[in-house]
Parts: sequence; structure tokens; C-alpha cells
Amino acid sequence: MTPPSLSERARAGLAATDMDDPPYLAPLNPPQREAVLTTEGPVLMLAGAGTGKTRALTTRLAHLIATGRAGPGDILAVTFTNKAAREMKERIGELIGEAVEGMRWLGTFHSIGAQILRIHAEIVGLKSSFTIIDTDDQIRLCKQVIAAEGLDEKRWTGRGFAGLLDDWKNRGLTPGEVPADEAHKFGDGRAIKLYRAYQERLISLNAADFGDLLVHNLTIFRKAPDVLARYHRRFRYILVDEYQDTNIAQYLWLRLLARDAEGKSGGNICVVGDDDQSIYGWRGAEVANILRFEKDFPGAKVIRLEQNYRSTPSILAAASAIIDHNSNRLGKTLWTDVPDGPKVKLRGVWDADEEARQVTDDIEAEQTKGRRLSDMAVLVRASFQMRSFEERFNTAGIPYRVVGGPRFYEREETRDALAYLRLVRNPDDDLSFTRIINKPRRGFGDKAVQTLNIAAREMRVSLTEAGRRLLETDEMRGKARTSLARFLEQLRQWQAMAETTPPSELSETVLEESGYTDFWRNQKTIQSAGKLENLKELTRAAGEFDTLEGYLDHVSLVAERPAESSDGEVWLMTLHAAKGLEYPVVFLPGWEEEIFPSGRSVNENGQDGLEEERRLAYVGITRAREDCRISFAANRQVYGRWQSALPSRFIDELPEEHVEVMSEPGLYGVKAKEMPAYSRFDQVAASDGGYDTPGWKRARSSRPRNPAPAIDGSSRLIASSVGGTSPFKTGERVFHQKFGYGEVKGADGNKLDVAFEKAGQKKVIASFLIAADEV
DNA sequence: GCGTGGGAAATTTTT
DNA sequence: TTTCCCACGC
Repeated sequence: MTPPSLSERARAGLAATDMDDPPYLAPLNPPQREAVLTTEGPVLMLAGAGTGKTRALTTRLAHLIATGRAGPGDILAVTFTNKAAREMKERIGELIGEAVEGMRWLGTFHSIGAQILRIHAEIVGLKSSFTIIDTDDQIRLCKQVIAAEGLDEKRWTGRGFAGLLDDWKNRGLTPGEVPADEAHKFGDGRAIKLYRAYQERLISLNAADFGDLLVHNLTIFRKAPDVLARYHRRFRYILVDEYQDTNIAQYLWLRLLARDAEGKSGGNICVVGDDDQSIYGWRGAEVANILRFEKDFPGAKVIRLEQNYRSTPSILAAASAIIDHNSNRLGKTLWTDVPDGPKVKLRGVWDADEEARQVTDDIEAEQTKGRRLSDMAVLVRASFQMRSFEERFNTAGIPYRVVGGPRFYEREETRDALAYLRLVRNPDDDLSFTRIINKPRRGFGDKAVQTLNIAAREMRVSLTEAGRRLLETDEMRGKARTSLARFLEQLRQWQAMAETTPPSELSETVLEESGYTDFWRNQKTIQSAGKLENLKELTRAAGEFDTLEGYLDHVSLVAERPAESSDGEVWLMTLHAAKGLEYPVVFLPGWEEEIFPSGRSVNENGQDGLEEERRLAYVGITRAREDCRISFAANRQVYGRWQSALPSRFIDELPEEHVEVMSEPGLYGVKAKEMPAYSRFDQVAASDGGYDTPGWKRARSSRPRNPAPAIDGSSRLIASSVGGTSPFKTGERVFHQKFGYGEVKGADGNKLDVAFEKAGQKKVIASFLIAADEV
């Protein structure tokens, strides 16, 4: 480890007495050290996968505080997820101890945005007690606005409009700033009018959605330069993690905070990221932000962390070869000094079930060799691909854990349970009231809710209060009346109970007495056991808090699944969920055109979409430490239809010398000569020295050059090679690799109706069949 | 007020 | 194929 050079010391402003390296610098390599010591001016830290980014970044913050350059409260440090913020805090704490508690501006964009908004809420017409609504509520609100505008609610869905709102808010646009020509995007040209109505409704509810947390900040900073100046003075140092994932609103927010009053880029802003790992373009992230950083902040120092501490040379070579095919890159070359391990393994299989079987076999083999299950992960492109793995793991008795999916606090049963608790704490919470008043069914249906709503609006009180008053008159009758009376009485009891009972016990009682637990107990669905389990978990989590308030505040701030122990379980997750994680053994199944790269991404976003998919491939491979196994299937069921699939183009981009082809001979079991279309797969799968056979190359080159229509690429290829007519006659006896023997019943182009002896009648592609007498 | 059947849709996901 | 949503009928 070289000591800092004179110029580095000068630049970092190190006084002579600081010359002895503080111990925390010792574990750093030269670029990491530079990233820590270059405290002044704009810095772009380009940190490749596995290069010790977090270490550099946390040391930098610790260094700022330890050397007295900034107090803990003078640093703005933003991340995207609560998890990242928590980890950063922990690791800084390891370096500087208690002082980390003073870092009140370390958090997610949204939590910091919310903090600032609470202080200056009145500037945008909110009270500082505003509530933050989640996506679910946002969609409900959208529906209301669409209905109020008298639009066709089938054609114009709440979800669709919420998506457009997100898009605008990601771009930092208020209703007045949306370009007029975007009004046509929704609701017969009334999109902007709807946006305005939606915002007005939010203000009257004293609420903000996630996007508002930042957009309102922008408005505040622009409207009140004195407020901005205050934050500008306060945040002497700014640090941004995962900068490649920032959207326009976040970019504008940072720029306002980082530039000085004259608009010059004098701020001490350090952004950390990896343009090659930008995989959130579809939710508004702009890779352009990181690509443009040096222009935005002239004089920016660019520091590249390229020494990888995670993976073997083969794995790095595979990842680098793929990402090299992208054009818009800042460019980095990962290297490592660890000895090489096994080559990246590539395997072609028949279908998804076969793929799952092979992966499971591999996992079991590794396990016998003494590898822990939790050291292995299966990373898929889309969650529907998980099904075959879950099924296979279950039959094989391999414990596994799915990461991601609906988060704990977003699940239906959790939200319902929380609505009950919220209502106990605050009877005026109308959103919660509406959510659970008839769940479980207690005979208080839509009609009754509507009556109650009208009454509440007339009396200008909450629904609970309106209910109480209605019971004093005879406006509400029959079943609804009894039901409401009973519910309000229960609510009263629970409130009284809340005074003296700890949250976990209260939660259990409320869920039991309200009939909510029974509601799920009586449902005979497969999921109900899991739901009950979640409810139990909720109660358990409440046990960690002394007060109901404390618990509920925690929940609305951190919408995460509680951490679960994971030893002895294989990991199963999407590539997106795997970002930032690493495993000794990584399986990457489903590398087929249309799946990965996702056909939709490529179709909708063309070259940009394809490059993002390629970054996803890069992220996937770089998760592996020792062993990376890629596979693809020749057939896949899409929405219940069997389709043939071509291996992903990314497979062609792998470096042959670092890849071992593992497909077993005869896997495809069909005579190549007789099946021209099929032969390509056969040759791909053949273990005759590589996947780059002439037939394979032919197949690739005959694929349409334009990536956009690739959706039909596979089937068109098959269809044309078969010449449009089936080589089989009706009544002919045929054999199918998967379904066995059968008789042709009819044909539609190259798709045949075949009655199989074992598998029943199915539609299959002609090229997957051979005449029975040839077997 | 509640249950059911037909029809449309079907990635990736944090706050 | 599955899943979700809504309209319709009891």
C-alpha cells in the first residue's frame, strides 16, 4: 500500500501532523484511498462490481468526521434503499463509534425528502403532519380522479394513470411543467388536467405520494431560495450511492443542493456508482446522469475502482466480454489477482422442468461435496421462472428461500392487519376504516359505506364519528346498523385496551376478536396458511416495540420484510433482487431470446432496452465468486403455449476460452438430418467441442438483423425452414421427446394437433416430432 | 350483500 | 395456463 503522494496530501489538505496514516486507511488499495482522501470538489467514484465500493465510501465518511472536516450532521448521504442506508450506518459506526448517531441526513432519497418536506410543508400547501400514501392508495386515488372526470374507467385505469404520474414525477415535473403535447398520453387528452386534479385531492387529504416527496422539495427550493441556501450551507459534503440509478428528479434535487448560490458547481459532492450496473431504466433511472457527471460538475475527479475482490478470472472475463458489447459506457476493466477457478459452465436443456432438474442435481452434488446450500443462488430474469425451480426443490426436498416478491408490509393481510391497528390508534383514519370495515364480511357493504361517506362529508367529520352520530338517529337500519354498532363498540374496547396492553398482545386480540384471523382460517386456499403465518409474524414484530405508535411509525418508514435467517437454504431470486449480493455458486437459467433479453424490453426500448438487459447479464455473472452456470432451454411454455426458443444472443457474446459447454450428448435425441430446423439446437447442445458450430453460426446470422421484431424470430425461423407445411400427415404415428408416442390429428401451419397416448391431445411444433418408425 | 363465471391480461421494483 | 377484476344474478 503506497502512502499518499505529496500532491494527494496537498489536495486532501492533510496537515503535517496528520501524516501518520489513521488505521482505517490501512486496508485500502490506492484508488480506494484516493477516493477517501479527495475530500474537496466533485468526485465520481466508478466502482465496478466487487471492488470494495462500500468500504471506500464508508471510510470516506468516517474520514470526514474523524478529521473534523465536517460534523456528523453536516453530511448529506443518500442511498436508494433502507437496507443500504442501514448498512452504511453500521459500517461507519464500526469506524467512528457513537458519532454516527449524529448523522441525521444519512438515508434514502425519500426519507430525506420527507424530512425536508415536513419542515417546509406549508410552502407547497401541506401541513407538516402530512401522511405518505403508498402505491395502493395512489391507484385508488387515481381511480377516483378518473371517475370524477367522467372518463371510461375500463379504458383508462387507475394503474395506468398512476404509471404516467410516476413517469412525470420521476422527471421532476409539476402539472404546470408537463409539456402540453403530453396531455394526449392519457384520458382523451385530459392527462394534465387529471394530474392537477390528483394533486389538489392530495393536498386536501394532507397527503403526499412517494414522487411528491422529491417534487415538492424541488418546488420548495425554487420558490424559497433562502430555504435552499440554508441547506446549501448545512450540507458541506454530499455523498450519493448508486448514482447510476438516479432519476431526473433526484438529479435536479442533488444539483440544487450541490451547487452554490451563484449556480456554480463548487460543491463537495461525491457520487458513487457503476454505469454497467444501471438496471432500473424502466422505473425512471437515467444512466445519462452518471455518464454526464463530469460535464455537470466541471473539474470532477474520476476515480475508478477496478480491482475485483470477489470473482475468479474466468467469471470476470465472461462478464467483461458481455458488457463490452454495450456502446454507452464510461469504460472500466475489472481485474483480479486471485488464481483462476473453473470455467463458466454453459448448458442447453430441453425445457424449463429439465433445467430445474439439472440445477437441482448440481446443487445436490455440490452439497455432497460439502458446500452449504446458502452458498448457492439461482437468479432468474422474471419471477414466473421461479415456479419450476420451486416445484423441483420441493420434490427434491431442498430447502430454499425466495428473495423479493411482495414485500412483507405490502401484502394484503399485513396491510389489513395494520389498518385495524391504525384505526385503533387513530379512529379518524378514513383510509384504514374503509379498508377493513367489511373485511371480514360483517354485512356492511358498499351501499352502507356510501351512505356513511355522504354523511361524513356533510357533517365534515371522519367516518368513525359519522358512524357514531348515525347510530343516534334512525337513518341507518337493519343489518348495517347492527353491524356498525357492534364494530364501533369493539373499536372502543380496543382503544381502551391499547392504553394498558403491549402492542403484540393488542394486535393478537384485535385480529382475533375482529374475526380477521378466522377470515383466513376459513379460506380453503393454498395461501391461507402462509397468510396466517404472516399475521403471526406481524404480532411477533410488534413485540419488539413498547408502544403501538412506535411500531406503526416503524412500519410506515421501513416497508421491508423483516430479516430472516437463511442458513441451509438455497437462494432463489430475480436478477434485479440480486444486485449488491454475492454467492460462491450462481445459477443463471433461462438465457433464451425473448426471456433474456426480455422481448418486451427490446421491443419497447430498442437498443437502450437491449443494453440494459445486457447490464443485467453483467450483474448476474458478477454475483458469482467461484462458479457460474448458465443454461437455456429449447422449449418454453409461455402463457400456457409451448414455444420453441433460441439461445440468448448473450450466450454468443461469452468468451469461448472461458466457457465449458456441458450439454449432454443426445439430450435432444433427434436425428439432425431429418429435422433441419431442429438441428441447430442439436448442434448447440452437442458436446462436440463448442457451441460455436457452423450450424449454430448459420442460425445466428439468419436471425433478423433489426432487434425489434425479434419476437417472432424463433418461430419464423422454424416455420420457414419447414416450408410452411407439415411434413406429417393426419393420422400418422409420431414420437415426441417429451410426450412420447401419439397420432397426428390435424395441422395448422407448422403446429400440429397430436393426440398423445400418455399426455393427451396437445399442440406441438412439427419440428419437435419425428415419425414413429424412425425412432 | 355476496358469490361466481367470463374476459382480458400477463417483466424487472424501491420508496 | 393462470390470475385478477368486474359485471351479473341470486
